Order: sequence, then structure tokens, then C-alpha cells
Amino acid sequence: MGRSPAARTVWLRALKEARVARGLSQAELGAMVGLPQSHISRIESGAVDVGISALLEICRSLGLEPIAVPASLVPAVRSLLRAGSHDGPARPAYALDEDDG
Amino acid sequence: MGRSPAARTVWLRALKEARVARGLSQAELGAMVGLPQSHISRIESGAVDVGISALLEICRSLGLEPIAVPASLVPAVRSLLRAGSHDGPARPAYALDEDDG
DNA sequence: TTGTTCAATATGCGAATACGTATGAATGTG
DNA sequence: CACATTCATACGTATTCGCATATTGAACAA
Repeated sequence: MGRSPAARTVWLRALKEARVARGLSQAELGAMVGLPQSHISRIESGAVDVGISALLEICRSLGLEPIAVPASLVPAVRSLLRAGSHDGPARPAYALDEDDG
Repeated sequence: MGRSPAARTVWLRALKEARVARGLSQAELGAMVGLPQSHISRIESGAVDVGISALLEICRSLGLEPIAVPASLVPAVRSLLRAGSHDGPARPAYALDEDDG
């Protein structure tokens, strides 16, 4: 496997949550992105260190846009995300940057 | 190489910009993250589809935190980043999600 | 309960690629 | 030129990724 598994498990959990919340199977998501179901499975389970290309496509298929936020602005962005997730259908907001704990 | 190179070039360009803006060489950044200089080179040039683990470590070493933002909230987050980047030392804010153009 | 069937997820294996080590090219400084 | 610094490339190994297949789990029938 690649390097520190711990750092990415947060993202993987969140991606799976986002997929399930949208009622998609691994195969359906894979079809949207152009990846086989087997690979989605290994990504979500943490068995592989997924490449940035696949990660970006998966995020966007789930309606999520990865943005690199300066550390000093992370709290402000987080509160903005919490505040802005009141209108959409069934809480579509997922902050993928939470601490591991 | 992995899949769509276009989608990730934006990130790679931004990471290189962030590194150079902080006055770091590829070797110095690599030492901070635990990656060889050669790999930083290939990542920045787009020769490889870097894994999420290395990407996260690189971002954090550069003071950037990747956050997945719901598409509907992207404009709000962007304007927040622009507004918040006026104080720090030498403009530390980098929005890595811009369109390819 | 036991068995059947189907949907969803996991795994083995070969081919493709990312990664680490070592080295080379390019540029600058004395 | 000699030396230092920074980035790029070759090659071998480790890992990812796609295809095919197996396993799991839920729902239902007898």
C-alpha cells in the first residue's frame, strides 16, 4: 500500500457515506465515473491508495468539489459549510476534512 | 498513467505554485513529507497519478487543508477564500479548484 | 429451518503504473 | 574549471487497477 493509511481513511469513510446517502451502489457510482465496482470497493475499504484522478472524478460525481483551504481559514470554511447545508434535498453537505478521532 | 490528466493538472500547478511561493525546493518539500525529490518532480510534472496519501501530506506540509465542498457552496467558499487572504504573509491562499481553462 | 435467487460487495490474478534509488542534465557562483 | 544547487530521467520493485469470479446478505418459498 502507499503511505500513511490513517490520513486518508477520513476521506474514504466520507466518500462512502456520501455515496450511500445518495442511494448509489458501488457499481452505479463506478459506471458514472468510469471505474469498475471492484476498484470502488478497494478504495472505500482502504485497500489501495487511490490516485488523485479517480478521487477527483468520484468526488465530482457525488456533487463534491475538493478545495485546498489555507489552514488559517479552515474554521471559517467549516462554519460556512455547516450553515449552508440547510436548504438542499436531504443534507447534501459533507466536510471531508474532519480530524481522525 | 491513471485516468483523466486534465482534471488533476490544476491541482499540480497549484501545488507547485504553493511550494515555490514558500521558497521550498523539491528536495526540501520531499524531506518534510517523506518523499524523494524525484517523486515530487514527477508529481508536479503530471507524469504520475499521485496517490491520495502523498497528496494529503504534501498539502498539509504547505499549510493547505483539502476539503470537499458541496458544489452548491463552492462560490461562497471561493469568495471566503479571496476575502480571507488579505492579512497573512505573502498571500498564503490558494484555491485549487479552479476550472481548467 | 433449509434452500433458492438476486443485489451488493469482496478477492485472485495478470497487466499497467507509481514509487524509490541512483544518476544525469542544467544553471549558477567562486 | 570545480563545486554546489535544483530539477529531470532510467531502471527495478512494489502497488494499483481491470477483469473475472467468489462471497456475503437480504428476501422469499416450501
